[in-house]
Amino acid sequence: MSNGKKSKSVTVIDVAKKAGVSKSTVSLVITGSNKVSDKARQKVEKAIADIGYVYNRDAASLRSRKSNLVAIVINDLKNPYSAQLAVALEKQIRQMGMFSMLVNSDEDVDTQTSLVRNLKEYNVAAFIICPAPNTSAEWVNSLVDQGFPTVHIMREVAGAKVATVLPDNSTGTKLATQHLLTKGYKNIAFLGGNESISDYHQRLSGYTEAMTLAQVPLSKEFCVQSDTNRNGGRGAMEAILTMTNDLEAVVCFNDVIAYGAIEYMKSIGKQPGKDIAVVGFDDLEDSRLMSPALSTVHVDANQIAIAVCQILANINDGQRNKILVGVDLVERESS
Amino acid sequence: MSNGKKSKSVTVIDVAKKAGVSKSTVSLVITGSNKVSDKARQKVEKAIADIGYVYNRDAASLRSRKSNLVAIVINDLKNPYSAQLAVALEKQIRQMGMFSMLVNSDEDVDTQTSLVRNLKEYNVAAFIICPAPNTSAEWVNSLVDQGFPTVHIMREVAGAKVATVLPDNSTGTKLATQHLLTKGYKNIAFLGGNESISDYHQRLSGYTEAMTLAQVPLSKEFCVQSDTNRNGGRGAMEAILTMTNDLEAVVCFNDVIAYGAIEYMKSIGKQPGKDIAVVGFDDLEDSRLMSPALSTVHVDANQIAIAVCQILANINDGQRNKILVGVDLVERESS
DNA sequence: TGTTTTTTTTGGAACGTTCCAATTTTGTTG
DNA sequence: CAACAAAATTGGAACGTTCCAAAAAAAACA
Repeated sequence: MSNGKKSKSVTVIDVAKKAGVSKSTVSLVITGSNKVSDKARQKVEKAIADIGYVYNRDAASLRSRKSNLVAIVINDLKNPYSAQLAVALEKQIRQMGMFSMLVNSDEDVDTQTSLVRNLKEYNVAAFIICPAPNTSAEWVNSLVDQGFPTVHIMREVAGAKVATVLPDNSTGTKLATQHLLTKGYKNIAFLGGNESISDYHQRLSGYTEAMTLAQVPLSKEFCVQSDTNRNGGRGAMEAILTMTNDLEAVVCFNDVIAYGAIEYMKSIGKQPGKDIAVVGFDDLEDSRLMSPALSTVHVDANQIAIAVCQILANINDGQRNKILVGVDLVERESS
Repeated sequence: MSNGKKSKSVTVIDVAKKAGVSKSTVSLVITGSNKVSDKARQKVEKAIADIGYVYNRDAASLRSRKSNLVAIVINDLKNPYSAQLAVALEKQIRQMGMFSMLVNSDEDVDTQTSLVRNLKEYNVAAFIICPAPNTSAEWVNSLVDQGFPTVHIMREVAGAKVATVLPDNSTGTKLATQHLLTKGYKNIAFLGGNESISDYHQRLSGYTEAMTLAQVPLSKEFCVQSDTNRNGGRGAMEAILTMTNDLEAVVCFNDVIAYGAIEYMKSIGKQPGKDIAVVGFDDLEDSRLMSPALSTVHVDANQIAIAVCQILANINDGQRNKILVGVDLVERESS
C-alpha cells in the first residue's frame, strides 16, 4: 500500500466556482443549514453531483473540533453474542446520525489499550467498550477524565467511574433457576464461566439466591467453572457427571456453554430436557433453531444498544449511570 | 451526544515549547524520521509524555494527504465465518502498520453504498469489501476508478475490474465429493445455498465436476437450494428426504447448512456419518468440536487475510489479480 | 584553522473545511 | 418610495499538522 496518497482533490472551492456562489455558501449547504436559499442550495447540489465532490471530514473535523465517529470496542467478535450486539449498536448509532467503527480487542487488554490510543488520535466522539479482562479502573477513569464520552457494556470494571449498560444478569439466572425448581428439580448445577469476568459473579448470585430462597442446599461441587466456549461447556458437564449421578438440571453461564454441555450429554446417551434439563443464557439464534430447542435467558441486543445511545445522547449531563436491561426467560424443549 | 466538541487541545507547538525545539522537529519525531538527533528525540518524547499530547490524525491526514485507515466492509457479521475473517483481516492489517475499521453491510446493497460513501469522506486508504448481493459492477468500477485501492473477498462481482481473493471453491467441493465417492457412495446430493451469490455456482460446479468425472449420473432433485442459515439446511434436508429414500451422502454449501441438515437427520433418528454422510464447507470452530465432528472443507481465514494484504501492498502496480486461496478437506466423523 | 560536506533544525506556507463579522440582498412597513 | 428589519451571502482567519527550502550546527577534511 505504498502510501495511500491521493492526487489533488475537488474541494468546496471548486464546487463554489461551478455553482457561482461562495465557498461559505457551499459549506452551509453541506452542513444542512437552514439559512440558505432554495435556489442556492439547488445550484450547489447540482454542482456537487456534476463535479464529483467528496466531503473531506478530516478538514471539517479539524476546523470544527467535532466528530461523528463512534468507536465500538468489542471484546471478542468471534463470540456470536458479541457479533449480534455489535450489529445492533451499529444500527442504532447510525440512526442517531453518527458513524460507527468497530474494532476487536480479542479479550486482550494490551490490544485494547493500543486500539483506544489510536482511536483517540482519530478524534472519535465517543467510546463504547466491552472491557477486556484485567482492564484497570485507572485506565478507564483517565479516559473519562480526558473528556471522552465513554460507555461500558456487558461487563463492569470495579472502581471505574463510567456509565455502564448491563443485562440484568442476576435476575436472569434467578428466573432460570426458579423455573427449574418449579419443575421439581433440586439437584441443579451452575455450569461454566469463570471468575475473571464480572458477569460471572452476577449470574452465579442469581442462581444461589434462587436456591437459597427455595431452601435447597447448595454444594460447591455443583458450581463448575470453565472456559467460556463450547469445549468448556463440554468439559464442565463431563466433570460434574463424573462426580454425581443425581444431577437433574443445569443452569449454564451462557448458551455456548450449554451447547457444549448438551453435546457431552448426547455423546453418553443422555437426553437434554428428559434426563437432564438445561437452561442457557443469551438466547442466540441457534438456541431457537437447534433440536431440542434450548431454554435460555433472552437478552435483547437492541435494548442494550438503545440504552447505550440514550446515555451517549445525554452524556454531557455528567451522568454515569448503571442501566440494567431487563431479561426474559424463554422456555423451550430443553427444560 | 450533544456534539462531541472538545475543549482546546495540546498541540505540537505546546510540545515544542516544552521541549525547547521547533514544531518541525516535534513533527519529525512523531513521524519516526531518522534525521533527528537522539538528544532532540528524547527531549520531545519526554515533553509529549509530560504534557499529555495526543496526535491529531485529522490534521496530519489533511496536510499529508495520506491515511493509514483501511475499511473492512463485511457482508454479515453475524455469520461466524465472516466474523472469523474480519478478525484475521484486522490482525493482518495491524501488522502492516495500518489501522482497520470494520463496518457491516448486513447483505444490503443500499447500506453498503451508504457506508462506502461515508468511508470515502473519512479518507480511508483502502477498501476491503465482501460485496453484498446485487452489487453492481459499475459501482465497483467507479470506486476503483476514483483511485480507491479496493480488494474484494469471498465473492465475485461479474464484470467488476477489481482485485479479488477467493477460496478455491470448486476444488473444495470437488475434493469433498470425491472423498464421498471414494467411500463408495453414489447417491450424493448438493445441499443448500442459492444462486444469487457467486460462490454458489463455484461450489456447485466442483460437485458436478467430480460426479461427472466419476460417471455418476446427476439428478436435478439432488441439488436443493435454501437460505444460507441453519433453518435453510434443515429445510433442504427435509425436502430431499421426502423425495428419496436412497440418499447416501450430502455435500453442503457451508457448515451452517450442514448443522441444520444434521439436526433434521437426528430429529428423525438418522445418524450423520452412519446413515448419511455429511460434508460441510468453511471449517468453523464448532465443526471440530461438535459430535459427531463434521467433515468439511477448511478455508484458512489467515491465508485470505495475507493474500489481501499482499495485494494492498502492491496495488499501485495496477494489479487486479484474482487470487484463489487453497483449501483442504478435513475428514472427521460425519463421513 | 579555514573550507567543504553532511547532518540537524527551523519558520512559513499549505491542506480543505468551518467560524465569524461584515456586507449585500430581500422583504416589510408606514 | 423611503426607511428599516430580516434573511442570505461573503471573504478572511483559524484548526493542527506536514512539506519545503533555507539556515544553522556539527563533522570531516586539508
